[in-house]
Amino acid sequence: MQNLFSIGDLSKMQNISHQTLIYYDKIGFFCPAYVDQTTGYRYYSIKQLDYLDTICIMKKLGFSLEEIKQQLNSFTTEHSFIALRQQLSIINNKITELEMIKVRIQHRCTQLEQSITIRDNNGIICLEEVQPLTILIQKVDAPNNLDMLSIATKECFAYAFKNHLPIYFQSGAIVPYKNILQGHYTEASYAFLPTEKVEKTDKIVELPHGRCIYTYHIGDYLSIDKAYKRLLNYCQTNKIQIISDSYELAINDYLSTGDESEYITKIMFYIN
Amino acid sequence: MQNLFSIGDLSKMQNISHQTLIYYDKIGFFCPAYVDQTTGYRYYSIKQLDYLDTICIMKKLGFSLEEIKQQLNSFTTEHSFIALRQQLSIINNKITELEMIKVRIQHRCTQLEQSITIRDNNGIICLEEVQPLTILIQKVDAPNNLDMLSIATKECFAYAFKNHLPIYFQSGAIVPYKNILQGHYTEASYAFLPTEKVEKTDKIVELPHGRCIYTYHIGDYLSIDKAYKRLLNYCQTNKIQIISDSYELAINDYLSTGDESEYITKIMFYIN
DNA sequence: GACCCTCCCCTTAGGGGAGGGTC
DNA sequence: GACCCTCCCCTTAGGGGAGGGTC
Repeated sequence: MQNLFSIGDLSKMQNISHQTLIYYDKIGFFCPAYVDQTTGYRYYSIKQLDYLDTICIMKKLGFSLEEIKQQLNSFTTEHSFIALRQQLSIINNKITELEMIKVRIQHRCTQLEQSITIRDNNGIICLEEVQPLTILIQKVDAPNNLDMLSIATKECFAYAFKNHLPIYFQSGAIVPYKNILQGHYTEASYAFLPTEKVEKTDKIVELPHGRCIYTYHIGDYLSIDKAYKRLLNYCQTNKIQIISDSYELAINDYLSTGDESEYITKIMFYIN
Repeated sequence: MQNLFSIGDLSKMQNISHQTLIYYDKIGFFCPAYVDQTTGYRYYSIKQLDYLDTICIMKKLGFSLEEIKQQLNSFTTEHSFIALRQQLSIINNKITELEMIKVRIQHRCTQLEQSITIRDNNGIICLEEVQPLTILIQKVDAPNNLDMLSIATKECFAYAFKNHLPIYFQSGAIVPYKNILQGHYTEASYAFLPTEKVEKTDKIVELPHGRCIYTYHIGDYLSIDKAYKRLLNYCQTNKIQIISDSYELAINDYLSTGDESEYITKIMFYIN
């Protein structure tokens, strides 16, 4: 028809689907200029092309149909400018959020890659100069068993989520040196989560720069005594003096595998 | 209860809502360890904390419930690593897409800001050294009136969307110089859309580097003759020789306002 | 009194049909 | 034969109740 387009014409012309146009009609968002009352066929006028174009482009810019509807209701240059500005800030926030997730995923990937190397160097003991590390800590309640450690870890996560702290989804535990000397290898005093550098509070502290010795425990957490004995033995033999509690860091744990034999825990002490 | 948590306990501990836990139970995704058969009360065991934690963290990393379910079904370090790698590439794509939208919005914002300046300098004529500009073009069919121009413009957009071309959501038209000399100011030969620099094809060409003269037309398109007369007059008076067709660029159009008196069109010729 | 339960309706933006007329 | 129509069900991940029991 002269200057009238069927739904198929329009969908081809604007590269959108029939369903979309039917949907827009149904919700009264963008209706055909003319509908044949007997057949129900939809016909769009040429003047509607610009309007549909505007809609399509606003959608590409990330506006919802509701937002587009409102913009088109009071459609001036000034309002468009304001809406675009707002949209820009929303997009920027989304990008920031995704960048954050990206760093988290990369961190976990690095951990998992590392865990393969560790498995191949079973039993290795190393000395290292460590950089400061910011951590979120949570006291473990009595009787300081694994259940209580688990709860404290969950409290860390919940606290971090609630306060939008930049944690790395990796958990750790602090086990007092005296507990270890007494053979209570799994009696942690604190659960902790490494975070990006943020302002310190009573829950956020910094592990200092310093010299450390560390090893890895491979397997379920209850058999971690083997790694401790190996490490303490090494220190005794080589006259290395431990000057801190034990910092345990989950390299591979329940967050990445259901098989406890794949668990890897890093055990680290500061030394003189 | 000893080692059992109510739905309220758990929701506080993990900072998620009751509804979420009820929903997870309903779809069989994460069900309570024990349900009181008479009251229907849900109770979760302490062992379930880790599992829920894993779920929450996977969600933070952007996995859907379905993806999480599948990961947990064959939950090994290796599978986790593969899933994380995939997720990383998905996140990267999303970021790229958002960056693209961001540039588009910024471009439109710049245009709209510019249009305020133009309104304040009504009738200004300028000379400029222009940089090359890549454009997507589409021939306007006979009778080369505004309806046909509109259709050609839509075809440009549809083509760009279909082929994921990096256009700027800004349209333009090429009007042959001879048409203008004959007073046929709105008889365009081509519609075009500026794009980012991409490989040239039969539809994608480049406007060259060169010296140009331009002015702006403010108001509805049909009265564009005024701006042309002003410009041609200026060229004659100042002995400036026009050596190209006219390149019209929409600075402000139906995409940003419903008020045609706010429309702004840039008119540009290459000169000797 | 605070906590928990089961319905039930609602949200975005359409996609994918089935079954039946129309150009 | 290609095109169009009207239902109708389906998708994500829950949110927000109402109305009624439970710790």
